[in-house]
Amino acid sequence: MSEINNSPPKDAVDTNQIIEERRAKLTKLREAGNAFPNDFERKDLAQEMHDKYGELDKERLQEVQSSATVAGRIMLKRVMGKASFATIQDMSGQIQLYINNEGIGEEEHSAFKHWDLGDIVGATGVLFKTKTGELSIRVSALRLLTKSLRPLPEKFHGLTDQEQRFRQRYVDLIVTPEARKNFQTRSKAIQILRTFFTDRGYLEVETPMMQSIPGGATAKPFITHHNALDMQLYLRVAPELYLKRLVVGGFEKVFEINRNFRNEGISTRHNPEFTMLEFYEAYRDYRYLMDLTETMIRELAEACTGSSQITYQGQAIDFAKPFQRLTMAEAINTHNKIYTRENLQDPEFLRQELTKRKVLTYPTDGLGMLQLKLFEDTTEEKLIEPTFIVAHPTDVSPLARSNDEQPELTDRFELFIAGREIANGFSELNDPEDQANRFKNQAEAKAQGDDEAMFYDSDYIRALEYGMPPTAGEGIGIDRLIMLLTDSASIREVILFPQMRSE
RNA sequence: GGGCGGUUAGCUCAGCUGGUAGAGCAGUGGACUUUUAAUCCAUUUGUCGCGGGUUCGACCCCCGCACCGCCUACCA
Repeated sequence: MSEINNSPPKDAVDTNQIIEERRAKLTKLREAGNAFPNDFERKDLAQEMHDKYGELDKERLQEVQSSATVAGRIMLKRVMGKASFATIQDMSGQIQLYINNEGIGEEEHSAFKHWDLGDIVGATGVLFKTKTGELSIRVSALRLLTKSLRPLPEKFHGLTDQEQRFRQRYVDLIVTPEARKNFQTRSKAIQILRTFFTDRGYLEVETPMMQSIPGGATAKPFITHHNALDMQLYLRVAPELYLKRLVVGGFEKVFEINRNFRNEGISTRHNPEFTMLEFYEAYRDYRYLMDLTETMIRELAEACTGSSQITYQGQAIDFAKPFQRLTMAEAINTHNKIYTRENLQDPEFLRQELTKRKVLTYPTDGLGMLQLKLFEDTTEEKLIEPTFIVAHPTDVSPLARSNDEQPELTDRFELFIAGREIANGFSELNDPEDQANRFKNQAEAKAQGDDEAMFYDSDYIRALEYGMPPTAGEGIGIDRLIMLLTDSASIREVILFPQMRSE
């Protein structure tokens, strides 16, 4: 199981007639000279040509005689005797080449006719418009830059096999425009978030991914081993405790966008490694974070989709209007009228309801915990429009500050959009003695078999003992946010190389 | 982890209560000097996911396994 197959594949295992034929063509190219030239200088991008010349009419284009030097992969090819068309694709888009004997000579044109879809070419020529008005390049020089040995997926249907799309993302990116677009949106979104924080005076930092004590979230970690130190290490489940150490150190506004690793299930919403944004700001509280989060998500949606109203899987979501803020009891009541203000405050009633709904409860569960369980079972998935849920039980929030009036609750919120948790933030617990007790409770739970419970982190306590200013902190699951912005049903649509079983 | 579905040519897909496979695209040859998934003529390609079983005979029925997808559980 754990053995890595490091031997090269056996010959002729993965080949077919098409590949054989292309190999033969490559062999001829090698014989004729350098089959993999490196001296072609691309000067223009397809999209830039459309932007610059797409609006000009045929006659105007004829007058200006603008030339272009482009390169890209042949996606479509239409050969008609003495003239041919090819559609090539580069990082910006596609443009059509018009190739004929007058432009490059009969010999070169004949050679082109044997090139294949997927081959990478470079071309120079003059821009013109065809009789149907498509901007094209009348090619005067054409070179084959890289021979492609494997046939591309069918030109019209593309790649529909999900497995292959994810395993061979490089092919998916060649033939699936939506896939390219999703990852371009992802890149843009992360760039915007980065600017959002740096513009506000936050310092971007990187904290350990390999930790001797994994902390900051209740989750099962991956375990690894460092040979030279002969030491067990965990891949981090969250950066939280390190970021707060930095707040202790005087970096009063910090953020990190990086990977977390959780050794749990894989699904359309879970990948073992996922990207998390966490940010901390001293002298703020959780209410401030809610305001900040609203602004952030609103701006992000506008910048990425052009509108603060989006559609996710057929559901309309409006980021323009103020996000709702509800306690769990209020949210349950709003979406389930059988639960009232009165009976939601009755632990015995809640216990009975949960038993009826086949949700496991423990005798130690207090009112807050019972409300949380009922909330998760009845209400979470109904929170389509952005909704902040506030005041989580202290039991399930070991790093959050207790509420001054109701110490069994915390100054915490979770943001739900489209029925999913998108953000989690709170006023940080900066009382070292309270935190030490919370860790003790977690460690006891772990000893009793809860493998998601936290470890006791005595260095973190030591840091708090130096004094951490009152601070608010938040984490946002970036992949899920990108799913919303790209209307993706699966997290695999927004992670370039999602985790798969080995082939 | 549990349930359901899928796996047939490089790709997209057909395949009849069981008689060992087809189409389109791609490829190859030919026609065609403004095509748009170009078109027209001809033509090649398969461990039918893997391993067992039933049967005279299995892509098809049965059992097991692998991988994928969807739902579900844990979670972000």
